[in-house]
Amino acid sequence: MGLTNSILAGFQSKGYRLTASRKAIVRIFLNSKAPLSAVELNSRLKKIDVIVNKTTVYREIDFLKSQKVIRELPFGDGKKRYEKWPDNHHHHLVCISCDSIECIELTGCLEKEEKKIMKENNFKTIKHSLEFQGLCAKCQ
Amino acid sequence: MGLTNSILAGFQSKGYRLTASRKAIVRIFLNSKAPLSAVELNSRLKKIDVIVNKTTVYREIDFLKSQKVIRELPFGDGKKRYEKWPDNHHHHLVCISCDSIECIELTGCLEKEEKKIMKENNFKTIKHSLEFQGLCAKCQ
DNA sequence: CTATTAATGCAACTTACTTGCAATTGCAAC
DNA sequence: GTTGCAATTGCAAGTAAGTTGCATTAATAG
Repeated sequence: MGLTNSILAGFQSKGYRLTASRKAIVRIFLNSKAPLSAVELNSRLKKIDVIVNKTTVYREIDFLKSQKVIRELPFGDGKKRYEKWPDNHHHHLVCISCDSIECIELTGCLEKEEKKIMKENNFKTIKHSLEFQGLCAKCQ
Repeated sequence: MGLTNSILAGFQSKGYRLTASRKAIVRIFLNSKAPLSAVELNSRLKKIDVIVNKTTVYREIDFLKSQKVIRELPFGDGKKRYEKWPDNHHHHLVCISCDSIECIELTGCLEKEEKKIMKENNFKTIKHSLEFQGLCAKCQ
């Protein structure tokens, strides 16, 4: 049983229903390498002939977020973007020219730094975001 | 001559005009410790009885951005926020409960990491953002 | 098959931001 | 001080992302 199916089975066991849009959206997020905005998700659904109202798309995103299947990423363009909940914490290279997004991993130095800062500032971190904006190989 | 005035004098020498709203907005950004959204800026203007149309606020933000007096920060809440162009690069602690923002500085480990990543990915960075979201001392 | 209630669609609304255009105004030259 | 140019502004209307209330539909348990 694939990851998509095991997530869907988990939903069902909790009393949530397996609708066509839910199945399609989970599958899209799990197979997408790049983070998706609500609008991008909607157009991917159209491509595979799953016609869903935008309200449903937003509600499904909220649902998947609450179920920790996806997480929200903070980019600076006024659009919220989401990606499948990462097993490994990582960050992004966002090309300001072609909008492409690559995932990268960092070494441990940031975590140390983070702990220190949190202690000094008496701040309890829920999440952090580190995103690089610039030009990808193609666009330089 | 203060920083605000020298910036304003610079505008004038380039043929831009010193209007009441421009003067007030530059002063607000230079004196604000926390980054401001367009809406927040507008309400600060109201407080000091400088009544400006929101269109003007957005246009002035664009202008100050193009003049590198302020820069845009990437937060994930659907609102663009701006702060005075920083002499020293720094990052932010954003409280998800009360929306307060604190500025922090990091040690050099991130820069090293950044150079490595850029080389490996053949990516040319324009800027990076590192923001921590969580709960401030008051809100815990 | 039926009942329950999760999920959906629709329309109207909100918020952040933008655009076109006519009116205003800073300021430099006279 | 008056004049003229173009930078700046306000207004109204528009766009795009996201939200809400409510009536309807449909997935699933019994």
